Amino acid sequence: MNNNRFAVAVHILSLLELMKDTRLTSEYIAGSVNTNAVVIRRIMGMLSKAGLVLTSPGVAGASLSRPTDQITLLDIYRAVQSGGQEELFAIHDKPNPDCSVGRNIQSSLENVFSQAQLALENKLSALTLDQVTTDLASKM
Amino acid sequence: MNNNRFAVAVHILSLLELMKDTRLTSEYIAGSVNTNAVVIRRIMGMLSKAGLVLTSPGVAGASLSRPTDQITLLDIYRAVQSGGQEELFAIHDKPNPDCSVGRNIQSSLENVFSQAQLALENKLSALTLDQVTTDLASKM
DNA sequence: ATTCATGTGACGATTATAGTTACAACGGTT
DNA sequence: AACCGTTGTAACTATAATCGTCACATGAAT
Repeated sequence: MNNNRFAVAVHILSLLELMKDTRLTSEYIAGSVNTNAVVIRRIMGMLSKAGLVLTSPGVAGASLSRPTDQITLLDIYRAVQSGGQEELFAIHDKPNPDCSVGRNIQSSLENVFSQAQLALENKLSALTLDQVTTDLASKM
Repeated sequence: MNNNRFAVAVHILSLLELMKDTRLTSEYIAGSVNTNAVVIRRIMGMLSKAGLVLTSPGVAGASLSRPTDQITLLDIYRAVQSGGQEELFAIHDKPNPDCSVGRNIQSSLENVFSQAQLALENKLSALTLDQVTTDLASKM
């Protein structure tokens, strides 16, 4: 994960929560994030498809689909993953099957990598959008 | 992290351990990984710079610098990170300082992101190369 | 000296991402 | 019904990271 979508997504959702009485346009959000409005709409589309926000075509003002303490960072993280990118760590394919290590390395790697990924995901699902917005609100 | 270097690095180190009585060339290792020898030498260079393996220019046969149970996956993970890439999750820079959310989002994100990263790193440092090589050995 | 291996620089191909332009479709307003 | 602002999305460009590859200088050993 070294794109900015995760961070921008949290930014968007925080704005929606903290300015829920205002109907924010993608243009306005783009101004806060400091990027192009289409970038916002693209990410908003992912959040919408994941069921985290509610939008209607043509009308400004998205809203969260549920309370901030029921939206975990794992929800957001997964929402902005492109194309079934389930795995945190890539494993090289086609190691040499004629080598005893090459033949078995993939399953051994998958074993440890999935443990690490699970630790990350457990933490991400224990962190909610509420923690971010509460933190932000305390600074305003 | 979606390059293969982490996986290949573990593969290399596993080979060095399980065939420690043989002097492996980068060409041989490349055959097991199924890639080019230069790719192996590049990654071996990172592992060497990180102090995980001992090599000598011009002579085949690298070796581990310490026992497998003292080489954690975090050691390896960090060794193959390119250019001071410390952070797991990127944060967009230059959010709008005139917006109360834009002004504070970075520190709020850093707060939660670093908690998640720490959870991952704790797990990675609890997993050692020994676990991988033991697992591999049991399949041979 | 010859030979083989490592370490590195350089280059091309591939891929992911971010930003941008353009535009169709939609809704609310008048 | 016509208009206008907005969303959703396709298309294109620029940029950056990565991998494979060639080339070659350097080191070590026979």
